[in-house]
Amino acid sequence: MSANQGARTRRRLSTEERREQLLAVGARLFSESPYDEVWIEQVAEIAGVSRGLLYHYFPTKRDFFLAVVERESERMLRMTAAVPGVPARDQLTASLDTFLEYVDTHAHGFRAFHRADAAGDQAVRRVYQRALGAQERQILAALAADPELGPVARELPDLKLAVRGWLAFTTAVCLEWLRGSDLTREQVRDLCARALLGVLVP
Amino acid sequence: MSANQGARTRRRLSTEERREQLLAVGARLFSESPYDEVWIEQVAEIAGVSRGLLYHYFPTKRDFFLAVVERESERMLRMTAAVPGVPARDQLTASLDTFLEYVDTHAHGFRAFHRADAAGDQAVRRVYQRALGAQERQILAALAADPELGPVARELPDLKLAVRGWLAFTTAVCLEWLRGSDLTREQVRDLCARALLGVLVP
DNA sequence: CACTTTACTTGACGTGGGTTCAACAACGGG
DNA sequence: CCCGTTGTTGAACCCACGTCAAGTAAAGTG
Repeated sequence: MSANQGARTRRRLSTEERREQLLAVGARLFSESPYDEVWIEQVAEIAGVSRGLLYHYFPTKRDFFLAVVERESERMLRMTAAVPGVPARDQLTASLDTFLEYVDTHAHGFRAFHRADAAGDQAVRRVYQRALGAQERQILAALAADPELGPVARELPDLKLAVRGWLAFTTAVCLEWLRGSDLTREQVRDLCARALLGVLVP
Repeated sequence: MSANQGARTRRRLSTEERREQLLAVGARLFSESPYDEVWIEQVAEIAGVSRGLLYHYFPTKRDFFLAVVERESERMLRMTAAVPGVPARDQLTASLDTFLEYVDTHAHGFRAFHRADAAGDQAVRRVYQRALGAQERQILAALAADPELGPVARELPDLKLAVRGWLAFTTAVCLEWLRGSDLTREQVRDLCARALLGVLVP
């Protein structure tokens, strides 16, 4: 009946391991269903623990969701940290490859993370926006450092907004990609690269 | 205490009027707070009716949210219906003007509508995706009909995905615009136009 | 093998927002 | 003016969230 019947006896994990496990289950569920259709009890059952334990690790359901979003934003930023000192045009392709690698291997987390955009309260949105802001700055820095694109980009009256829009473009394309449209990773990568260059270089 | 104390006696509206009023209140609230932070009771109080009446018009809270999203998607499609027979480059500017006019005058509805993306269940998402699909087809048709852009667009391996991505771009920029970034409507319009042409024409 | 520590369970309970339903009252036709 | 229709109410019900105290058992420690 409960999910931990595989191990007849109760298993005892370290605080870190357990926390990690719960967040992983949360990422999966929040990637599949909207916030209010995910029950704390369901999370506990799948994790093979009692409901009480979840409240031991996370004070409220919102805190749990926030922790899932935060964890995934950190993972994303970590996995896509900029490799410095490369010309932007090549770096763009490489960065997108890295990013798509992340999206592909952590599809659940990626989807759960982007639920924070429209389903989150103020605290959740703050974490979400902070992560997007970091990505934004990373891209802006790479653009500014490039001898070819730097001058062009500086002429745009609202470069920041353009980059934010492009992030939305990329996110939407990736979510659609994950939903099972039969595209190769290269097609997605090229489409996104083309989009960014298109906005910057007319 | 309750919101209808202005009119001492209870007012009885026609089914259509009441429904419309409730949906308008819903659009405002759902534009300001995530789904689960909007209370049915709050909607009823603002509308000056009892909680029970809401459940007379809409079976569940989800159905209510769905109706809000549906109403706004219809309005959006109606207000931005394509003016046929114009060259795409000019039509793009004109269409974006129309669209931004809609976004500006119905900011609440627009925001509420886009909450469906991440906060909706299956039924809500279906309505949401149907509206996006209609917008998509509208754009694709306009592109295909244009003598200049048509041939270029046909060469893209995944034109539909590109358009969908661009819609996400435009949406993100508009939402940021509404949030109070000090941009003129012309700047937003030009940025979005530039983005679409940039993806299509390399 | 005791013994300590602490991850973890159990079950009962309060709270609050979603949902239901029988009764009420405002309007329109006769 | 009465009466049927129907917009509307108020209170009760349900259920997931969240709390808590007391206890159980798995790992480390001597």
